[in-house]
Amino acid sequence: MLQKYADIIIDISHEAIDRAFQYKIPEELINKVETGSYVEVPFGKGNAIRKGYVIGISDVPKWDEDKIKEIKGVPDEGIPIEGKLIRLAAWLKDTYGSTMINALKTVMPVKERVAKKKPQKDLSEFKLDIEKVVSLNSEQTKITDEFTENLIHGVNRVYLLKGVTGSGKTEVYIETIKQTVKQGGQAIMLVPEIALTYQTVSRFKMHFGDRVSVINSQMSKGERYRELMKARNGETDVVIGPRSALFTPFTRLRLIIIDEEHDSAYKSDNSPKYHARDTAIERARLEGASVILGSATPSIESYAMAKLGKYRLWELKERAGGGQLSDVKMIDMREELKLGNRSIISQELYDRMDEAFKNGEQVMLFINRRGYNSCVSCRSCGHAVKCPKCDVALSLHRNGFLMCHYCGHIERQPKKCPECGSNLIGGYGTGTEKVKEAVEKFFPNVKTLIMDRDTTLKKGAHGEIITAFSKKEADCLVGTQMIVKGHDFPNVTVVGIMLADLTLFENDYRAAERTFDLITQAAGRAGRSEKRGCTVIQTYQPEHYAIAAAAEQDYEKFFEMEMSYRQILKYPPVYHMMLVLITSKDEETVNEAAKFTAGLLREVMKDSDTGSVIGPGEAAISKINDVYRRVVYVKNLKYNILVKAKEYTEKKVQEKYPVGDVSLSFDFNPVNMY
DNA sequence: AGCACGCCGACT
DNA sequence: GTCGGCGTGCTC
Repeated sequence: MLQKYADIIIDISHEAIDRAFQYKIPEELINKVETGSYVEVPFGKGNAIRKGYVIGISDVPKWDEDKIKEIKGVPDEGIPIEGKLIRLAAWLKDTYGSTMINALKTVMPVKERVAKKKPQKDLSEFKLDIEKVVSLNSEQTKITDEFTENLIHGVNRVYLLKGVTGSGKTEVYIETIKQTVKQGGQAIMLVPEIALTYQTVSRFKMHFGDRVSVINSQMSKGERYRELMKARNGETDVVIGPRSALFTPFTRLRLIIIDEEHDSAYKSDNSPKYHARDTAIERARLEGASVILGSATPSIESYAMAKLGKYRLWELKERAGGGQLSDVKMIDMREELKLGNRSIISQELYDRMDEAFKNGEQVMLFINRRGYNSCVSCRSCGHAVKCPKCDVALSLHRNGFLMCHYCGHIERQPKKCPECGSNLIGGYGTGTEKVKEAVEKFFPNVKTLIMDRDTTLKKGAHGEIITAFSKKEADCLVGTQMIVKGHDFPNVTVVGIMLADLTLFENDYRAAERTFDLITQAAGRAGRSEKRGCTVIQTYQPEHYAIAAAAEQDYEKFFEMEMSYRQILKYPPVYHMMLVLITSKDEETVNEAAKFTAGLLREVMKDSDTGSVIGPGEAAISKINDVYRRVVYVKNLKYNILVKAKEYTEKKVQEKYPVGDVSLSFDFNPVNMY
């Protein structure tokens, strides 16, 4: 019988011990020890018996044979939760091609020095709305009844809850969680960080009291660990938090909710580059739990799964509070120009705003500034001031300095164009500020607030702006993406989308989807109470299917168009896609390595006639901090073919290029192009 | 983290 | 002479 060895992570949460130790598996335990097993091993000088988790099994001793100790036993306490999380880590490693240690680090709660107790933020200082007596309407009741029925019978499913803004998804979340808790289960609810507002938190606190814990990214590791231990010890039933809260070590997990499931924040940007949606489904499978994905504009991926019958589709078509969907007007800005209106506010939008202000109502103006950052350029020769180390334009900051967002390079704003010497050089002006100026010009008595990356840099600024606007300290709120997410302002009756097509210019196959989502979400901000709202969409491309469908508030139509486009161009979810990023400090090396990588990939993929290899090409930002970046895209119908291609390519490239010279990184079904 | 080893001062 | 202080370093 061949001697087997197990790689074991000892159950001591300390950096220095956070690595695998190899132990012999005695013959009598060979059937009981597997990846994820919880085992007892002698550890350290005194051979004290400690518990640990098996993370892998091999035939090869990595150490002096007789220095390897034996596993002492497998306690039959069953696999504790951490064992399941290790399996989830193993799945992360296999699915996203990361190292095991990185996968484990994302999954396992890491204990750090116990944090000094920070005074808990007191929720009572925020006025809690007296919750309307929770009574579900018939649509909501049908859904929650079906959930409860399945829950009681142990039927676990993935549900896609599609409901327009204001249709009462939150009530469904609360009710399904209540039922889950009633059955002795526990629930995790993921929200995009930005949507973790006091409004949401206070509603959950009201229903679940101190049995709910909230995790956010501003918490210290110690605070987070304490919350996670409370969850493991059964002191809480519900955890609300961002992506990472998915790994809360509940032992009776029965439900995972992902709110705003289409949000790209659910994709991790460091290794393992996992998607919380797919990872939640895998965790639910391991634990015997259900998943509810909620959105007004489901991701193309999820809706396609629902259409295939793999996810159960639930729809909420009515607005729960009785409010109506806003009246949507689309304005062709080319026509405005022909009519002699050169301002960024169309006649229609002006009229609507004027009426709203006269009635004492509020207005939200949304400008999508992505890719349009406040750069400095020369109006004479067109030269834009770039970072000397990165291939990006420098951003203008308020203090008059130019800064690079990728490497932190700072320089003074030039008085003259470094190319042509012209003094007609200056900031493009940020989108939001231009809009504010225009509003103030037309409506001198109106108070306007700006909410964008610049005005929310300071901690807490985000909440302050929201609070000020909801207290009607301002009449008009101008902002970027962040204003469209989840805030409920009942007095807003007019929403203007200043330049709906800006997101379409992104070099990304998801550009149309993102545009549709943003317009739909922005439109959902108007008229959330009894007053009927109005949304004005200003665009230069009214005929584009994403904009046209959004104006008609027709998700189905958009989905059909988008799916056929993804089919033709072999994009997800029809095909799977793997992105390979090749980086090096030397431009020649990076080009050569990228060519070599693409060659390897073409070679592995040649037997598979269902996909394609694209590249190599320059990354959208071809240099960051003096490191050159090249990309190769690989598409295939089968996900695991891509994973195999990754393993092969990685190995071959590592053999050819010494570590440090060239580095490769892989991203499966990326949400952002590189 | 936790345990042993180790090289110093106070004690039976 | 030796008991024990905790400083240092390692753990398959």
